[in-house]
Amino acid sequence: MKIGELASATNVSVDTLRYYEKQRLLQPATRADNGYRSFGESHVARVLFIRSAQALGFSLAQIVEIIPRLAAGNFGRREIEQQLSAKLAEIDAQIEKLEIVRVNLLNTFNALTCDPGLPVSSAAVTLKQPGARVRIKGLHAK
Amino acid sequence: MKIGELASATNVSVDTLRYYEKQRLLQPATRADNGYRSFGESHVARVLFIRSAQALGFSLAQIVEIIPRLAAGNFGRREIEQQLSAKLAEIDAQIEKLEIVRVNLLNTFNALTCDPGLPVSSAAVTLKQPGARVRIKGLHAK
DNA sequence: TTGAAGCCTGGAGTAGGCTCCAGAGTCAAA
DNA sequence: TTTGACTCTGGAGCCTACTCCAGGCTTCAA
Repeated sequence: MKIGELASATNVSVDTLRYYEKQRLLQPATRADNGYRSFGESHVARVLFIRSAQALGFSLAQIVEIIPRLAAGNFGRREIEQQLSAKLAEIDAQIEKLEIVRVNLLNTFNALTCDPGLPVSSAAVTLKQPGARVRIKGLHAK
Repeated sequence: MKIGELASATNVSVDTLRYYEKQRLLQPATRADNGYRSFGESHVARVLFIRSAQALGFSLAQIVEIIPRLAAGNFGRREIEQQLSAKLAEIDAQIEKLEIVRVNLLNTFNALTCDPGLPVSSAAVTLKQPGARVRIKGLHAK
């Protein structure tokens, strides 16, 4: 099938498919005499897998690394499980961060509505920190 | 104080401070004869406010809009409250999305570990879509 | 035959928040 | 006087995942 058909079959734009090929997520398809790419069913599966993995929070760079392991079948399953649980931990960390933001937001909001005399700036300044690290370039260093 | 001192006082890099000025988050400081920027205590407060607002999930573009309202004191408080609760809704939406990802990840993982014969690709393909409601940890007071 | 639709390539642009660089001037201590 | 830390400006680069464009070729239906 041609790239437009693959696009329809997977609900992924033609531009994006070409982008995936450039990023080595998609094997370069064989070419017809006219230079058009020619895809098969395996490409549909591959594209759907990419989208699924994205939906699971994996970046394209990570997916590029996962794919050859997939191709190896059962071999590499343990690594894939590891990747999944690592990603799970990542997601959990993100959620936790957002929960902190949420609490801070609520506190700021409450401080504001409960005490109409409070300057807004001071209401916002005292926040829970998620272990903030800030790098200052070259200052007093050396 | 010079820009390096403001950087130390706020734990924000010199480059970032100059960037903030360029973005109009920071009033352009007065200049000494040598062309060096000169900042006061109000600039420390402003930078801390910017960082707090960022920690609450506001983008710099949003903060730029908030600042003049702040300067107006109580005037605009209602808008600021609106901004805060809008942001709260946004954060909640983000959390919900991540929790869907989390559930999908868990399901994929479980499918994989419970059925070692299952091809990895098929384990990943059936996912909850972002319309679905998932309740975890009972965190959302809606 | 004509025109629209689809395909090709290479490359630029987008958002957000910095981060780094070159090249040059300034300042304070040794 | 020299050294090194600090400051200045303008501009480029980074990251991710696309998206769009120009300019040109191919295919297909009317």
